Amino acid sequence: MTGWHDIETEVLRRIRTRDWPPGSAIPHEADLAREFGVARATVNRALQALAEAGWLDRRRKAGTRVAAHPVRKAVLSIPILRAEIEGMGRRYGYRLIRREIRDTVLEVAALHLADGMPFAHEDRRVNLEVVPQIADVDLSVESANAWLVANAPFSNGNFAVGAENAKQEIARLMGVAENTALVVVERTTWDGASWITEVRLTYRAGHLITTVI
Amino acid sequence: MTGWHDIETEVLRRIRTRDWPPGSAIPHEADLAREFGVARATVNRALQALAEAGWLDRRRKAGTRVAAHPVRKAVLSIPILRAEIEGMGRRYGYRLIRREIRDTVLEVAALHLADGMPFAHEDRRVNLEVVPQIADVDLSVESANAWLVANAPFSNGNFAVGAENAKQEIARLMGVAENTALVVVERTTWDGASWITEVRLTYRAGHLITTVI
DNA sequence: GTGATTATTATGTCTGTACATAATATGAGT
DNA sequence: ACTCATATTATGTACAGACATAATAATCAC
Repeated sequence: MTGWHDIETEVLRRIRTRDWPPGSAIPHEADLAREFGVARATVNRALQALAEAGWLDRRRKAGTRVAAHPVRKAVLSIPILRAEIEGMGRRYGYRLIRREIRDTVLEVAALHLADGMPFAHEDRRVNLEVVPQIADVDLSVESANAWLVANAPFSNGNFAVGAENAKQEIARLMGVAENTALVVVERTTWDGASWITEVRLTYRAGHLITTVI
Repeated sequence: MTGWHDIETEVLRRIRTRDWPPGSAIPHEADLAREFGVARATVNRALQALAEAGWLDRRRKAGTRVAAHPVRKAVLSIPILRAEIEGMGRRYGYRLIRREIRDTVLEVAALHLADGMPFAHEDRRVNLEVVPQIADVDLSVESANAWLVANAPFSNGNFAVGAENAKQEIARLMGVAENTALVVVERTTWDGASWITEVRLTYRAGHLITTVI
């Protein structure tokens, strides 16, 4: 009846109700284990989960405290275009706008469509020194993203979210007025020391990302 | 020498190198435990972490598969204004713009400053039926956010990121041209069935949020 | 064949014990 | 007081064994 998820929930409740206010120390694992009538490992699992989510700060010997700034991390769902569009029950579409090879870089511009309407604009660069095979792929059929996901190994990446005024060309493609504020997501992917691809996704949506904390 | 973090790293490496491509099934826990020479619980801990991060999909009896869309979730650092600004080594400042009580709602507008320059604009509503005490707080000294973090219990919340063209008043306060694209973060906090506060934070920054995946 | 029942399997989780590790507290010696 | 070594403590993690649970596969009855 008492699993570690239950303990996680109960501890989170105490944090949220301010029974254990931000900055305060909470009882140590052995005490909580006694209180809940479980093994210490069970309490440990719950507290680790809360620490990873940013609710708790834990240090050996020093003990566990409620984080001073309660929500510092949240699990964010990054919209993957096709999955996001189909998840809304709409038909996904893809249109290649431009494909060009300059030096050892493949440059691609494309539109992602929802029910035939522009949903996001993609501006991508791919490093042909790392994935030369993509030069032979027909990108009007398969999106560069889909091909890379299925074929390109990578070691790490990062992303950033920002806002930008719609420039003339993008405004035309996206079907919005020039200078409209758009959400921009930039992602870069690496394999070891060399970059694989850089993407700029420009969304028409007013609200891009939501999550429950 | 072989802890669950090591196993997590190794499994992630195999996913990233496409030894285990997206959509494919990976060996079950008992096999991996044998391969790595550890107990099944250790493998389990590693795979659970990867599943929580969105790299793996796990189902009882069906087994574990590499997620088809590799990065669906990421841990996001939600910028807490004061912490973010001071973390950049800049001086944090706060200026109350407007404070008004309408019916049972406290409305607050404020500016958050970095080294004296406008950094973010805050537009907030607080439910006085839930936290009436905030009506007596001098919000020109302590920000509503700081007071609520320290004093208001809550049960859950959500947030959304979007973009918006700067309207006249905000453009003036933030020191940007009208219609400049700004990043907007909206957050709502609840305690059970009643909302506590709604915030709209408007950032001048081109890039608001970054994380490593 | 088809539908309902039963077996099997992989993950989910708990327990108790044990030891590792990091950080703090204590105390000895100067 | 100050420094350095030592003890203490809370978290981190491992292990083996056990049982729970969910989903699939196999089997049986009709």
